[in-house]
Amino acid sequence: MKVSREQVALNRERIVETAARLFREKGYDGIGVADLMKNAGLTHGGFYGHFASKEDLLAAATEHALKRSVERWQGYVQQGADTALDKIGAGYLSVAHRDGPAKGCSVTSLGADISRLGPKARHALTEGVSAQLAVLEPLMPGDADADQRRQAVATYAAMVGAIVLSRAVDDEALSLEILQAVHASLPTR
Amino acid sequence: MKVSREQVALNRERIVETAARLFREKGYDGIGVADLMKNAGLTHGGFYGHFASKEDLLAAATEHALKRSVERWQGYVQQGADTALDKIGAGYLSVAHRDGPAKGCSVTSLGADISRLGPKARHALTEGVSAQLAVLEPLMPGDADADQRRQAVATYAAMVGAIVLSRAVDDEALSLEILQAVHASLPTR
DNA sequence: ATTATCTATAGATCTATAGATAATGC
DNA sequence: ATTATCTATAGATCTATAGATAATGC
Repeated sequence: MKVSREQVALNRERIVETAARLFREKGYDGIGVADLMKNAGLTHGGFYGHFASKEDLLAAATEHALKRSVERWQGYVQQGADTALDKIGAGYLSVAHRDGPAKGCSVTSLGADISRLGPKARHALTEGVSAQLAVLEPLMPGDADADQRRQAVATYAAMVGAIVLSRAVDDEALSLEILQAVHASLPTR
Repeated sequence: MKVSREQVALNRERIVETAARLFREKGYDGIGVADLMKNAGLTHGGFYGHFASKEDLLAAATEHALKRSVERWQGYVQQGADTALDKIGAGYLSVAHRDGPAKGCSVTSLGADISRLGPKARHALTEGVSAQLAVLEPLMPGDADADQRRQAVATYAAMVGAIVLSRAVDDEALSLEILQAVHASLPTR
């Protein structure tokens, strides 16, 4: 049952994509290796040919997911720096993002899990967060670089907190209020 | 091995306090019922006389933990409304809070877990968040109630996001920068 | 007599590994 | 011949329950 090298690479990619989706949706402990592999169209035992451990897969999945998020934001910037921050804020603070953690920001769905896990996943998350901040920074108002940086960090934190809160509360009106309040507080230039 | 009614109440309280600490520290799936009961000085089987399920315990633990947090903030307000927001912000955005999730805000440590779990824990969290916002609201600058409310929500979200991010990154300088940037962005009056 | 807690265990997970299988690629 | 994936399983969890035990409280 050996497959071609090309297929091996595709299988690995498929495992990572599946994990990126299901870890964000169900949490790190919410899905097992056997179930992940089944969702990727493979069997349980085959997993350990691709990764040494479930934690290593989380690191790869986190890197993958955050890379995609950064690319989306960079796409907005390429469409025009003037409107990029609006698009980033509207997308991040949308009901679709709140209700679709499987495709959303890994920090909001897996941040707490990753805080408690090994160094690989934490490092992947850190690289992703740094890249997100690097996209936000030049979009911030103000002349001084230090001000822009501080605003970018504060803005990102507010957006992360808004999604965590809006998902956790069971009151739809409060949930929407949280998204709107943070949206209204975003900097404009 | 029956114990007095008084002792039953004390035992239950002890289970809740232990759970509030260990769930925040290790996550909902990071500690089992048997281990929780051992930490509370009881045996595994005794648990189901106090709670119908592990999820019900999470709801009780979340209610307990957030009640304590609200009381701390209310204490600051009683010491003087002028300095309360400073104290709340300095405490919440401290390295001690970042490094001590076991005693910290449940939203940052358990928010994502609770989003995926049953209605009881979500409701306990919602009540706690609403109470925290009610404390923050009158401390916000501005005359109009609506402005104060919006600022309170945005401020709380930024603080939540700051702790989630500062715990998840593996770069101490970035972690401190996040805490400081959000601290600097807090409203003053 | 009632009941809170205990010991013991059922039944269902989970991660990781061992060894078999069969197709690729030298 | 090599190796990616397969089946099968070891060993360690986990939540929840059953039934025994022994102290409280009517």
